[in-house]
Amino acid sequence: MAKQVKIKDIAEKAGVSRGTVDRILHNRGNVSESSRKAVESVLAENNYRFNIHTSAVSLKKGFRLVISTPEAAPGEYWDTVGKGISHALDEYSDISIECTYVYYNQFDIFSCRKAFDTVADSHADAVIIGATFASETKILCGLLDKAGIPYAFIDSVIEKTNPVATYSSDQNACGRMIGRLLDLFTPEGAELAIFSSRRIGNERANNSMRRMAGMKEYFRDTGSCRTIKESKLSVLDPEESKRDVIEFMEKNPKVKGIAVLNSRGYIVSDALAGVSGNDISIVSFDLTVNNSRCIKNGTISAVICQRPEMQGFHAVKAIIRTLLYNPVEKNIRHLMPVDIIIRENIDDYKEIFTE
Amino acid sequence: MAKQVKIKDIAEKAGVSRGTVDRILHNRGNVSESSRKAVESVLAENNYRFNIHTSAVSLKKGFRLVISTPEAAPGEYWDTVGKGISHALDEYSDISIECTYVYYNQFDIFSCRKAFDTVADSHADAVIIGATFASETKILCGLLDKAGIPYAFIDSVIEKTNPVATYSSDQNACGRMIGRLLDLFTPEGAELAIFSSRRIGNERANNSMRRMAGMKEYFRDTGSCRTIKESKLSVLDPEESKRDVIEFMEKNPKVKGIAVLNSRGYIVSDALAGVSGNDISIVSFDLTVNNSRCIKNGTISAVICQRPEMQGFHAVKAIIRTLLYNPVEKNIRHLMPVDIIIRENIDDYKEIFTE
DNA sequence: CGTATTTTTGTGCACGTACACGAGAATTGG
DNA sequence: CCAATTCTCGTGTACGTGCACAAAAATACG
Repeated sequence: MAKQVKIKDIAEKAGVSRGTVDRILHNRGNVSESSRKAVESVLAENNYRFNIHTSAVSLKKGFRLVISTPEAAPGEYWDTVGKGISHALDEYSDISIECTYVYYNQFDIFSCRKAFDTVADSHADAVIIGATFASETKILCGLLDKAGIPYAFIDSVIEKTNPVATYSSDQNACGRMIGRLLDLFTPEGAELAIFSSRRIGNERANNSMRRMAGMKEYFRDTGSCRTIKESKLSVLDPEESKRDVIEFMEKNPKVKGIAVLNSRGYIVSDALAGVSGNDISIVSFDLTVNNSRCIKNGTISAVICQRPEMQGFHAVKAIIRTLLYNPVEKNIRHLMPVDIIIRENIDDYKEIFTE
Repeated sequence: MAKQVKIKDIAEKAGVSRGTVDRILHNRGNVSESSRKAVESVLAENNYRFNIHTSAVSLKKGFRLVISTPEAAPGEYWDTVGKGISHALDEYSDISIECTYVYYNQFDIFSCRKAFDTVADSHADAVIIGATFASETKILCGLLDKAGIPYAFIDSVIEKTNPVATYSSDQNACGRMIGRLLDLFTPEGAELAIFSSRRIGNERANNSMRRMAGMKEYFRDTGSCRTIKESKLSVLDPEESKRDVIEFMEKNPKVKGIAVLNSRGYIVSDALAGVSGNDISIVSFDLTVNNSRCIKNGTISAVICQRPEMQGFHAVKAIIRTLLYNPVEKNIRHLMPVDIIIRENIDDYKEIFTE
């Protein structure tokens, strides 16, 4: 194994001092064109790599990291994302990172605006965004771009922005999966239903819509002729949702499989708990505590899961890499694997393996 | 966020020097009883944590890591484990680790003995073992224990050993899953078959046997009365296997679902490729390149996967933590999540997310 | 008690990088 | 052409730990 090239080596080969190489590596400016060329050519043929340990050791300044996501109700999606974030911060506990959370209500665009204003004014060194409202996010990112503050996205891709990295899943594939699963879980010819969020100006419905498209795509491509009904769930009032579900099922007794395109599968499950002779298969999203309970007692057949902890974890790592070593990466879209969780494998998804 | 306690702080509080604290932390001996007590009490109430970066920086001595697993055919299980290992070594590229691979033939106990002799004589600082032969492994571990060399297991748990950590999956759960999946994939009442390795004194069949037990457990617990036939596959000669498969299916035309309890699902799939009117569902293990191909062309319905890269990755990390900080962990069994991979989600399992 | 030996303890240096500071070179303006 | 200013560059120090080495203390032995 060849010995690592160090800054001193680069400096010597280029006939300059350590300081100059350092300035170039971190493009701090104040370097003459001739030195820059000399160093860059040496750099080009020597594949220098920062030593993460010594970098971290010498780093005096602490970083201010701001994380803005929808409110993280315990055991729900964003809470799990947060666990991945904490885990990453823990892994980098030797770098001093001051972390601020700015939550907003994902169904209230005004709360989002307020939160993003706070973020913009926070003088952060880096930002991680769990985006739902596309237009608000674009505005925030414009400000961050102007200020040269790096940011990363979790859970959704927002077009026309310049994040360091984006961690999300292929929602269309998720939709196709939910189609496939319901196809398996229900008897041939049974009717199916799709429950999605009743949107309240919430553009995260974006994800929901992609999922819906994917699901329909699945049934179109496989040519299996299923009747698919659609209905909406209130995201705010669980009781209202339950009534909606029961009413819907009374009207549509032939429906034997339900795709819940958000994480509210447990609400549907709970609503149907009282119904006698329940032979309805439910597939939903996200391994929340409630969904986990329903998987275990068999009232939800499967849950599709997008590795939220891993998304949070890697977003932090990407941000820290950027903070330490400048423009290492730029706008890379990472698609997380999409896991199928059923009663038989749920237990081993408990331990958090972020990496 | 409270400021980290440093060795110097501990030393001052205990009224000794940095060197003494250092000796205690790394139990290098040569410390008086009084100093030890003083330091340990300070340590107890101050929750000191090593700074991984400075530790790594000051570490002069390079480590010799020996990794012994079954031969890693490209694209197969152990090859993927190896990718996780490389990934981890890459992540720790700033610590000088000299890594030696000692492969053995997992169907040849003599080759295993020879390999383990090499390992025992290698004067390694740490060892990672992909164990298949239980008794040989136990002997090797005895030697390592005596020499005070830490080791970790990948893929299987070997009783009566003292590894730093074990990374594996719940094989019984895997079996139950394969049962559930075949239950879903095949029409009610269809016969099923289990194909496992024809054992050649190979105790890794251990995993296979657990899977078999789990599968039977599933059908017993659900009370679904299925006829399940059993057959063996030669692990060495693919052509022989194919003939076996074809012969078996001719004799058992009612079998509509096949559980392949090792990673050779693609062989069964290929064998049945020529058979007309093929409506047989195959479920197998491990996302090897061959199985991946069959998933994509639809000849294998699902593959059950145990995150091999992650196992390799975490095994290395655990070992390195131990090398840096002595007895951080001891004999922790980590159960990896068990993923279900079907045509709809296979694409996103390609990018390696080890963490 | 004095010297030799062993045990215990303290100190200094290296690791590779980030960054501050000041010296020297280049440029500008009169 | 000289002074003032700006730009460029090199050097020194700190970061916290591991480890080597020497000093000091304790113990052994004649």
